[in-house]
Amino acid sequence: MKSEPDTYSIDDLARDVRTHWDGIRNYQARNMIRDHMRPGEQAFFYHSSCEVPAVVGIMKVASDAYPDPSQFDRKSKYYDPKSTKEQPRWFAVDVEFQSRLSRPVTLTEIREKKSLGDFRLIKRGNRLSVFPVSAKHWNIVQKLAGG
DNA sequence: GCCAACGTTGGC
DNA sequence: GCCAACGTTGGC
Repeated sequence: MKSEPDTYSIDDLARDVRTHWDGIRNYQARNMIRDHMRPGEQAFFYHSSCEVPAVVGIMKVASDAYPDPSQFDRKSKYYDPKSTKEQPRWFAVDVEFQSRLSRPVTLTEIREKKSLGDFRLIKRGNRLSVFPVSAKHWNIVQKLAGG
C-alpha cells in the first residue's frame, strides 16, 4: 500500500499504531481492498512521491472494508458528491502498525534485483496505490531488508 | 460506443 | 517542474 510520506508516513503509523486507510479514489484499488483484503493479512507500507521511494514497513489489515466516511464529508478533499450512503462508491480499511523493515528497501534496489523483475510495483504504468504482493516477492523484499 | 480533453500518479 | 502512462468525463 502506497502513501506519500509528506501526507502519512511509517512514522505516523508507528505513532498512531492503528489508522483508517482512506481516500482511495481509484476503482481498481477500491476493488482490491473491498473484495480481496481480509483482516489479519499483512501489507507492505511503501513511501511514494518522495526523495527515496521505498518499502519501509509492514502493517496488518485490521478490519474488513467499510464505506470511506470522507466521501460524505463536504469539507474533505475526498468528498464525492455522487456517492450516497445507500450506495457508497469508496471504501476504506483499518491498518495496524506491525514493524519497520530493518532498513528501507528502495525502488532503485527493487529495480536492480533480477528476481523482482515481475514485481507489480515496477511494472510499467503501474499507478495503483493498493495491489497484491505474491509470497515470492514478499520474501525477497524482506530478505533484501536483512530480515 | 468513441474519443478528445482533462486530471492524477509518481518517478526523475 | 516535467512528463509518461494511465483513468475519468462528457460531448457527440
